Amino acid sequence: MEMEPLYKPQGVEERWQRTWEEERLFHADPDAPGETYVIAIPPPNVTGALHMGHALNGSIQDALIRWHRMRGFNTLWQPGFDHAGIATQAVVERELRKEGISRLELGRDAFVERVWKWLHEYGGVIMRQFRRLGCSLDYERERFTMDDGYVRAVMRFFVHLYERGWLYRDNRIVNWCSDCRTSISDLEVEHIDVDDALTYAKYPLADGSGHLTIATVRPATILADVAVAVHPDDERYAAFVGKDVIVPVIGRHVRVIADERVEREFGTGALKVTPGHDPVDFEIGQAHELPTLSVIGLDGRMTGDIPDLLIGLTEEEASDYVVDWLRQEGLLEKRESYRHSVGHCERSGTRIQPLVSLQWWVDMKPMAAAAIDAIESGRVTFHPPVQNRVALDWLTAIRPWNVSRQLWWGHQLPIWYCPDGHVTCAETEPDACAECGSRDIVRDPDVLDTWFSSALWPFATLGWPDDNADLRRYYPGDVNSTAREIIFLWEARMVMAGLELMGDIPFTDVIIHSTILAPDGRRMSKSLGTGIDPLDLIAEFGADATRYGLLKMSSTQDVRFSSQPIEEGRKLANKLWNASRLLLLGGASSEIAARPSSVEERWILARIEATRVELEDDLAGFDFAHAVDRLYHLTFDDFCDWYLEAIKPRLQEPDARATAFAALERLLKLLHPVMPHVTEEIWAQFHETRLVVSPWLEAETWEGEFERIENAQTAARIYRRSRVRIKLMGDSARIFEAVVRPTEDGQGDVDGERERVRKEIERSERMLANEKFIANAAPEAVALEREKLAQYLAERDALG
RNA sequence: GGGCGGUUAGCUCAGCUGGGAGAGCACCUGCCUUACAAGCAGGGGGUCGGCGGUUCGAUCCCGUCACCGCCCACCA
Repeated sequence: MEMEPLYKPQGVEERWQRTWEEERLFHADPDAPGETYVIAIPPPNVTGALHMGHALNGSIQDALIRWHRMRGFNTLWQPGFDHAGIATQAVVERELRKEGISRLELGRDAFVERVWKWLHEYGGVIMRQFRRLGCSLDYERERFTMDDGYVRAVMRFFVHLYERGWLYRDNRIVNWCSDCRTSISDLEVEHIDVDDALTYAKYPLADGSGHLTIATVRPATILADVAVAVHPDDERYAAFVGKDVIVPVIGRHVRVIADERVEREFGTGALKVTPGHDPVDFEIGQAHELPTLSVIGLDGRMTGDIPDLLIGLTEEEASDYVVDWLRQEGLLEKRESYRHSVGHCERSGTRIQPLVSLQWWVDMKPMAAAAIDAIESGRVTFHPPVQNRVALDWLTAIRPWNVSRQLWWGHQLPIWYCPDGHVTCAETEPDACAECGSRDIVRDPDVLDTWFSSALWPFATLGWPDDNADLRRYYPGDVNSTAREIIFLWEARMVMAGLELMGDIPFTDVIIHSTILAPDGRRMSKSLGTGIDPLDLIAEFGADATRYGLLKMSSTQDVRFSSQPIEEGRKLANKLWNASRLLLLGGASSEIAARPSSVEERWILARIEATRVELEDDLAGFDFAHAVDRLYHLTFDDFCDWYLEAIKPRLQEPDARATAFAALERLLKLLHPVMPHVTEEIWAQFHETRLVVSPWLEAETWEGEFERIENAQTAARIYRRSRVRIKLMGDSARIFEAVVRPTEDGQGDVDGERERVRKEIERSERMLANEKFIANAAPEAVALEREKLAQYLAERDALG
């Protein structure tokens, strides 16, 4: 094959992706030997497309998987999709609206059918994009959370929790999204600062002896007030407790009660109690056995036992009405602007409507306790370690999980009701009510929170609840990698579900990777228009360069995106390509064997070996940014600039060639987990086998002469250039002397060097003259400083 | 409101347990022009956010302030 001077990844990368897959090199065989190494990909939304987070995480996971595959592990990287209940339903509903059809018109069965049709047509494109990135997922094992087998797993989990007594149905306040028309969990609520008006309203005492003023940001909910509460120790209101006040607009008489949940400093210190539309008020209402009234419906519009002219208004319109009414009646004390944090639906951006509704809940406490133990004992470790604390804090304060959703797309609850109100919970549809035997049973229409099924991902993808070879071989897995915001939604729940259902943790390590921000520091998001499409980067720079660049940006800190590291990756691929060209110009070596006969040959082999050790440390510690930096310098500085330049004149000698190819082979192996395509392409120039499944480097010892060669490296360059800038390192005085000899044209800046050395000597002598330093510093520190001074002095003498 | 993280060269970021401030890119200079639409060699550029403190010695430890960001959160 002709090797062009400029490496062009386009075409090469796609070809290798196809070849690897056709040759089934990514396929995990449970009967094959080797210790297992398993990563389950965070299942992307089936409707989604590759974004920067996917690309970064894919690069991380693939580097780990490829590295372990080469090390001889029986590796499985499990692919698949999440059905993404709310998101997918919203996408298809939007399609329908374009056709002028509503979901309700279509009916449930037809709608679900429609979703499947849509998915078959447009869903799952992201897996093609993961292929383009070079991800070595076992694509034959693609799973979907709505697969028949997976559905059985979800049903089993639900019934299991029900039988454990941890699953219950209750009328409680929920986060209602009037746009999505469903309840959502606390984790799906985003708190955003909002500018509101705080309305101070007078509630007249029923006995006419005065009034009491409350403050509210939601005047419309006054209509659902069932009490006014004050703090039991608040002397200002002690005389009011037990009396009745009249609720404005509707004239209801309600009691003034005392409750510790009231904050005395806020507003007037008197709280209107609206159990139907506020979480705190709901609790107060429960404690005082107050009724729960609702005046805002599921559609966000006014409803219930209120004046007719308010029915159907939006909350805002109703609030205006109430405020006007108060003003006219002289009951409006004042209004002031007020900024506070308000829950919004993460998906639709709609302001959350807290309302009381009958939902299914999971008591998470028992499972959380097991997960806490797993993390505290170190059986599961988050990286970076600070995230262990984050996970533990959440688990410790865990609250009941609202798992029912008022949607059609998802796993319908395996719950049936009979006319007598008995509940039957079963994995498959029962013939009759378990309690009374009635055959007149109706299934609960709700579906489960998407994350309920995601929690089972590490083992449901392997076939659970069935027992099989895959499950036995590949569970538990090893690593899971994801973004910060998924820690509670997914990671913690996988640990809990794994411990509960499988009796073991799903993985030992959780990588929480950085967030790549837009260049201006804002989040990358479609709606902000700040997103950068990884596929565009791949098209421009190649998948290898993109992977390299993303890993370079994968520090534990969030990082602003820059194409510069990706450009660097492109340069690295090109450099590697051309270094290989140099060797291959005379054809492949008939022999590939490390037979070093010179200092620089031993040196590069030793450098590669040293880098292998350091690189393994980096990868094992999930420090990918340092890993790729190391590879860059090994390739550029050591392999190309020094070693290849040094042996160039001898490249026709068989021994030198054999050694050079052996060194190149090693270099390609080290680079392969990060840049799989270009390395495989070069490898193919002198191998019949595949690099992707070739064995990783074994430990080897080369009689290195590190210091001498590295000094010589510097010295030789300087000598070539007739310059005098050199640092004295180790025992290389002879080389140093050779180098500082002034050159014929006198270009060397000997004076500058003298000045630099003089300053260092001054600093060093000052330190060593400091009695306190000698007395207090560690003996090694003092010894080190003495050594340095000796070197500086030697340099000064050499400079004359 | 609580917690966590950040502030280092023009840009994006490294700097492990305190002891001579680094990388890549950008910029400048020189060399080379048959491995490298480039490469090589070298250079300039930083009161390491501010102020205190601990220490013989602080980018690193402590306190405090400022700004930026993230997570959590039932003060209406």
